[in-house]
Amino acid sequence: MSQEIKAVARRHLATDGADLSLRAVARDLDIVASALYRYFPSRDALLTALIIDAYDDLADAAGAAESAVPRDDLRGRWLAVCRGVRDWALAHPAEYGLIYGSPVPGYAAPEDTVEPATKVILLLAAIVADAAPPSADLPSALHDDLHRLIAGRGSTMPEDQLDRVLVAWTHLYGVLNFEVFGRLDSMIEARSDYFDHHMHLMADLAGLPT
Amino acid sequence: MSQEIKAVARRHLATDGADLSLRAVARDLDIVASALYRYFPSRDALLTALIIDAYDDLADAAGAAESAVPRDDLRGRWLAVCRGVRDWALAHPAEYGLIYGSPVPGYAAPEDTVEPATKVILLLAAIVADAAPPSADLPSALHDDLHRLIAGRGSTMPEDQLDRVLVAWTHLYGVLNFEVFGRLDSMIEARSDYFDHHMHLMADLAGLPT
DNA sequence: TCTTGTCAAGAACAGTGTTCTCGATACGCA
DNA sequence: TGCGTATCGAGAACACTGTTCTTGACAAGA
Repeated sequence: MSQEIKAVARRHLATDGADLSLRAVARDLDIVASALYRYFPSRDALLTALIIDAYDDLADAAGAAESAVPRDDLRGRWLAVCRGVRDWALAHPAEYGLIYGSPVPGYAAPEDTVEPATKVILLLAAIVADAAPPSADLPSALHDDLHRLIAGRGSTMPEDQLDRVLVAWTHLYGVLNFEVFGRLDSMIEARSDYFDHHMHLMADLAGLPT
Repeated sequence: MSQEIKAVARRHLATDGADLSLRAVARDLDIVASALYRYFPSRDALLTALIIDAYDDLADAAGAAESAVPRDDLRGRWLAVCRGVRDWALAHPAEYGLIYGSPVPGYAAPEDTVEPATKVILLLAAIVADAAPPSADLPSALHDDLHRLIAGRGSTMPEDQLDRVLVAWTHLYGVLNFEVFGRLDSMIEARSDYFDHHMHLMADLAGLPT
């Protein structure tokens, strides 16, 4: 039943936009609004559930796209992940907005949402780990942050490499925010080319062989 | 009076978050909600006015920061613009979210908002215009888009150069979205260093001398 | 003095999230 | 079989929201 509620809520997100109405969802289920509170303690809780699902769904899509590419084709895997994220985002713009847009007012993302949010980063990191690390001169405070992140995961990745992963990760969602939220609208027509071009640039920056 | 309404609305945005209540604004003005409709035909119209003001305010802040740097210090001007944008965003997170977050549901940005939105891009482009253009192999469809944009403004900037401006512009708001919306929270402590590092990288990409 | 325009108030409508009480149904156990 | 209990949904209520429309007060100009 919780699954059914989430499914209808997702449908409403897709059609009506990001302002999810509990009463509308309930109407579609031939249910009164208060009955929803048997399954979700509040509207925020329902949104949180949708957010977690979206993160997982997104990571799955990216992972599936990558797994179709030979493991030694590093740049191919890189592009597959990026395009997988983009395809998912364009196919589910409202859910994308939910997780990568401005936070919903009065809604504080609970702890459950941070782990699924990192999955795409890990995907990118795993690809870069097999390439030659670029050498950059990082500010020492930033170096410490990166070191802490790496140590916290028991990894052995060089700081410079994680740095480039974060740069690419930032850029990936930078492009997608602009595209999904319509800021490229009367500006760039060749959206796929634009996106690929940016992601190639990031692959270069991360030291992936061409 | 319209100015007063906007001022109170801005204050509400800053404290209560992005869900602006007309009735609450009216209460603060010792006015009944319907009286606001003398000055703004709808809630969306008020939001639009706030959005335009925010764009202008942001561009002014960035421009002011840049003008304090000698004009031949290209990288200095570049960093000044980027930091100016960041400082403004961190000082006005709700207004930043209004203009660079997910679009408000049911709200379509009117035509009036596209011109002020390009001001920061022009600031960056003016700096890069004085540097040596990098040469990239752009996809031809993207080349056409860039050519159209340049011709539409009567400019003579090489396509490769505008390309790098757009890359940097994308990255700038990519980093800021993550920082302002809290996605860096238990991840990067040295936010300023992190930001500067990213913007230096973009300056490199744009061919600015060190 | 009469008219016109500007402003705000107030009621009304349809919608929202949330809480509470109440009744119905079904399950396990003596 | 009968009883107690737990689960579920209905429905009313509360405090909100944006928006529209009517009404009335006030001031300026002819």
